[in-house]
Amino acid sequence: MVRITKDPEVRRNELMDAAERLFLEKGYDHTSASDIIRAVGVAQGTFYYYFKSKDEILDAVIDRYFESYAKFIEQIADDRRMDALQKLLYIVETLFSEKRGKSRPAGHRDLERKVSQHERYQQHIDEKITPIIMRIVKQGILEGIFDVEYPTETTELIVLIVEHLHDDIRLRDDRKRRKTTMKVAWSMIEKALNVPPGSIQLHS
Amino acid sequence: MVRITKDPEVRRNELMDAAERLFLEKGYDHTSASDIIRAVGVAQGTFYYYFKSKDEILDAVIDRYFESYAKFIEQIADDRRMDALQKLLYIVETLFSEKRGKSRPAGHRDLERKVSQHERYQQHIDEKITPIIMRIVKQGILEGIFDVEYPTETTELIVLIVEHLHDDIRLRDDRKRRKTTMKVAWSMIEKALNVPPGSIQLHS
Amino acid sequence: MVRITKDPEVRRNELMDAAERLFLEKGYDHTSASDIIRAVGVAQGTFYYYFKSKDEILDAVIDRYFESYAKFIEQIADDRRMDALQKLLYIVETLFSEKRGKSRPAGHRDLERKVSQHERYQQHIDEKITPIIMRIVKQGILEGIFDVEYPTETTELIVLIVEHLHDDIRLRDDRKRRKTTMKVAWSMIEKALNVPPGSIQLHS
Amino acid sequence: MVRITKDPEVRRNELMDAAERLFLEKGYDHTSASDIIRAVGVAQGTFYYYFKSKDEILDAVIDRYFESYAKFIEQIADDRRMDALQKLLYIVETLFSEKRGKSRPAGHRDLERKVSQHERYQQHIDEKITPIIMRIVKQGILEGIFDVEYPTETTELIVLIVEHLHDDIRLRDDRKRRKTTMKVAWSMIEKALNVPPGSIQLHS
DNA sequence: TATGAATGAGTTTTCATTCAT
DNA sequence: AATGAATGAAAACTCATTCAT
Repeated sequence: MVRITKDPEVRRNELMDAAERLFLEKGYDHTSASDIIRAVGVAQGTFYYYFKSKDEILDAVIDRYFESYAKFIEQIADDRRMDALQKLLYIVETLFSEKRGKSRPAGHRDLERKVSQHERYQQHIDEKITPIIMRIVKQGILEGIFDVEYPTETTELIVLIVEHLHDDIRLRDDRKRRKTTMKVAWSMIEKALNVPPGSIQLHS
Repeated sequence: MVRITKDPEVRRNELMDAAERLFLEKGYDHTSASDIIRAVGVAQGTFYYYFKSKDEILDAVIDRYFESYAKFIEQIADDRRMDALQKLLYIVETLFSEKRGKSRPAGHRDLERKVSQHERYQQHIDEKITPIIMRIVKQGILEGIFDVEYPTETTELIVLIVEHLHDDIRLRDDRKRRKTTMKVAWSMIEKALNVPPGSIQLHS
Repeated sequence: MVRITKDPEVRRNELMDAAERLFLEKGYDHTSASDIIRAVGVAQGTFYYYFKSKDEILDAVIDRYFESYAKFIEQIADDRRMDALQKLLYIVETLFSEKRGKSRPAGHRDLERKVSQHERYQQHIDEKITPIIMRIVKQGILEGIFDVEYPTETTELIVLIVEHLHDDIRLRDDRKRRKTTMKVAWSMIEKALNVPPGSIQLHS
Repeated sequence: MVRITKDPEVRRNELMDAAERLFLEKGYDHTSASDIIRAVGVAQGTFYYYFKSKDEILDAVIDRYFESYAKFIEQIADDRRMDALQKLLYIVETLFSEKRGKSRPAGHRDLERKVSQHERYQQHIDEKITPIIMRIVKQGILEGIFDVEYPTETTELIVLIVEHLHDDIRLRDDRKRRKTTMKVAWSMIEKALNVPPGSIQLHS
């Protein structure tokens, strides 16, 4: 009725925000375009003005997420003040912590799960996230901190653990369990990298 | 037209087989009741004679799967001829191997993924699979083979790794990579259990 | 609400009848599936139970029409009691007459026009109608009644005239004009076939 | 963004050109206002600044076409250097020829067909084209070249043949067939006008 | 004159489920 | 036990048109 015009960039993001939230809450298949539309409070046509289909907004949401996720990890990888071990620990602790600001993107593996679009999601992990972690692992090897026979597979396993724990554990654990789980997980990572145990302290 | 009567149990299983296959292929949400019906070649009504809803057949499929999965792991856990380490290795190797007979159930984490019913699935893992593995881990501790500070969390992590690798890796890896990945993963498990490395040999 | 089950053949034809009528009245594009559904008084799903799409029911309607049209012309072509000229005249007069029973199918070039599916329609004419007329023309040549240099093209032209007049004229002419037009058209056909003029009488 | 201002007349014609092309290609109903807008590269609003509705631009396109068509035929009708038979032959040959410059308007019966606006189109034929041909026929009668009992109906039939052949034949015929068809058609027209056969030669 | 974001009613289509036989 | 025609609510998507700038 009342026509509210906004900067297209803003509108587009409003729609993606609502879509992201709903996809995570109810899953992609159980979220209708109308749900998103209602949430934003625009007309049916407005949605399709910005996105050709429901599928397209999902793509956009996943892309946007990985862009910010990769950026976050990249910043750490590029940080001169930390050595490789510190970097990994920082990433792990951040992804495991409950409070995440915008700079610490929320776990979207839920999204993947609800979205039944695993391929696309895994591709992003493989192409955008794993290579950055690999850089850190290789840095650690060069620095002489890590001693790894199969860097590729080890990196992939670390990413796997972190990614899955990141979401899985959080779903079912209370805080104490989470802390213990993280301790154990971190210990596994240390051992995988052949780091002398206790060479770094978990915070809190 | 032609009315074909079968043993109800047979019919029921035919429907579940078709449903399982289709859910794995296309996902639960993208499989329609009619798809299942068409695959089996019965009438619409027949489906609803056996299952109250599409949801119910999913439950039945998951239950049936976990029943056979748990049974398989249980047999190993109960096997007197292996020690705890051998049991774990046997389970890991079986789940990672390509050829699985009926006694070696196929990975259904795909199903979970496509089914967007993670909760139900995870619950089965937590309630049926993890406890059995836990028994093995505790057996190992008693046998003095394992040295674990947090058995619960460690077991959960092992299950997590095995479960996810089981599917994830298989999707994207060639054989050689798979073998290396398994080697690395097994090595992580050994270290998590504080087993002296090389105390057991990976087959092949 | 009240569920009325009918012989599928009957239902299917009910839907096609309504579709045919509406397509002719308002045109294909201005007829919605819901219009057809409402006209028949069934549920939305019933339509799609019988036809996969609006496009498919159009196909079915055109096919059905041409089947009956071709059958009608074929009967005449096969009639032993008439010579070639009588047959042509009979066809022309029938198609031009206002009252047509079921054996004298109504002009559907309107449909084509409204349907913007000329290709499909023309194909039916070319493949089903023209060959039958061609048979009659050739019969006439053998009988020595017709004298035609280019039978193929002449037949096509006759079909063209008859087909178009059939619908075009009817739309805008009053009865007297129609009669005169038919007289003139028939005279053109006679001349095209080099029939001595007046060798046969137009009725009424 | 960049605002390009043009002579309104130019803009208007750009829009009509695009509309005409698209209507002929895909049909009126399957051409969206946005298609036209995109083709020209203007904003949504610009279209509606020039035309109140999609319907109105169709009217404009048809009118523009018939204006040029009628003008072309009128010039021939007014030409003092040809007798009536020459004029008709010239028109027929032009409409049948493949290459047409701007002075030889393209067949728009396709348009009608795709536009499902037969009434409007036929009205233009009846009001603008048929009368001019009628003038030529009457001229021929006065000149003593034609001998026609029912000039009105005969003229209408000639127009009908020419109009339909013009498009129909062209769609499906190869060149040789087209030539033969034209020969046969012209022969029918000659006979309809009772012109002694061979009193004029077809070119090429 | 021109822009382009926004509208919203309408359309096609899907599909889990029911029910008379 | 089994059939399959029928249901209807809801979903995805389209598009002519408007309007604030």
